Amino acid sequence: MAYAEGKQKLIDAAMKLSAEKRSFANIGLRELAREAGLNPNTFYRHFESLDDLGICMIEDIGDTLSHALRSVRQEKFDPERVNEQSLELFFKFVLQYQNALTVAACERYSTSPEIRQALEDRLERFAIEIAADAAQMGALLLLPREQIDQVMRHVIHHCFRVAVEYIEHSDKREQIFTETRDYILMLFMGAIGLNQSRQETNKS
Amino acid sequence: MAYAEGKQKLIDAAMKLSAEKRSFANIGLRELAREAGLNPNTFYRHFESLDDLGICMIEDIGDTLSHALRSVRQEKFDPERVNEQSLELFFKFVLQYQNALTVAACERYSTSPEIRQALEDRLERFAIEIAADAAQMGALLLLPREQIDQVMRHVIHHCFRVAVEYIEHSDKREQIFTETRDYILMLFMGAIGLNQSRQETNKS
DNA sequence: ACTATATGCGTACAGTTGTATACTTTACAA
DNA sequence: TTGTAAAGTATACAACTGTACGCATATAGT
Repeated sequence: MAYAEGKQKLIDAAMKLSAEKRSFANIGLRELAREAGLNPNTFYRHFESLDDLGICMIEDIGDTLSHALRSVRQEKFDPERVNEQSLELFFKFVLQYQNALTVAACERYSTSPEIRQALEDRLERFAIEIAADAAQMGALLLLPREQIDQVMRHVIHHCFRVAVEYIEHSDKREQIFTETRDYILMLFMGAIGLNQSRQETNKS
Repeated sequence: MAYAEGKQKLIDAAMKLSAEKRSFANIGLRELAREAGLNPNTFYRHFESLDDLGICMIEDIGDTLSHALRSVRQEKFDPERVNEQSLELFFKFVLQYQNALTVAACERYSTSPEIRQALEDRLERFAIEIAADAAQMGALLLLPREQIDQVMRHVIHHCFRVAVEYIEHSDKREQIFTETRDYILMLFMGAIGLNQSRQETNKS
């Protein structure tokens, strides 16, 4: 039924403008409608408030990312290079969904608590999903699941943060890539180390 | 000469409002003057533009933090508990300068590139300063300096990020504290591990 | 064919914003 | 004490904002 064509237009416009300004909070309703090529009042047909649109936008982004994530999880990986390959896919996909990524990264410090919360919930779910995959990998079998989750939260936080830099500074992409790879390596080696040293103190 | 009393008032107002809204970008000049108890036009006596005020605010925050940091560095630490003690001081000081911390954390994704840059520069300097201290500590002597810097960048990023949560959710403070402590521990253990494994591959 | 609902547009209005111009007060140096 | 610069105020205006009301069109169900 060609449902809500205008609604999607408004969401897209919001994403574009938010990414440009790195802030959803100071976008006007009229500005939005202008970008979408619609009459300002049409906004009210689809959304109660700007916050309402914000939430919809976050959900839209979440769906995009989770769809992409699902396809990534079906890839076959060379066990020796999971980390590298996953990262390559991630950054490729960062460039593909620049606006979505930028908004997701920036709105974590958004003005609206609702938007922040919605985003935080999505990111948490991503972290858990990825952790579930990682938990099946050799070197990590000995780590308690909660610790893997925790590490993955850090990884997610980091990846989203550097995604914006990755998009903006095309000359630093290689550097960001290797630093991120090392960071993840460091985290996991550290997690294993921490875990071991704690088991030892428990025994003694 | 009681220099620029109004200027400081405006900066303070900006910090307060920015912290409340978690965004400096959508604060109006009039709103600012209202909060400061001044006539809107007075703004122009002190600042060229809102961006100009933004930069001044960041510098003000930087000075506050760097002053506090200096006093922290003069503390005596129990070598067994440096990490714990430093963190205690950090979080104590987070609560003391709530607005400054909140703004510093949020404006890293600010609309204005100038403000982002100014903030990034300050944080980088903090990371290096702290790294300089850390480099003199026993367990880290074997790490190359560049790697300590890198780890400290991660630490700073993390600390500023959780600072906002720490301020907002008083019920999660204990949790945030221990998670942050573990995070730092993980990072350093990981860094040492990574360093060792690389030295081995270099030899072979 | 008729009705109801969803979507969109045009006009209108009050409130706010940034900014320009001109005036007043304060502080201080000569 | 007078002159000058800094700091603050008052008024004014055009541009923009969110929002309310009414009307137009399209779509879908009966």
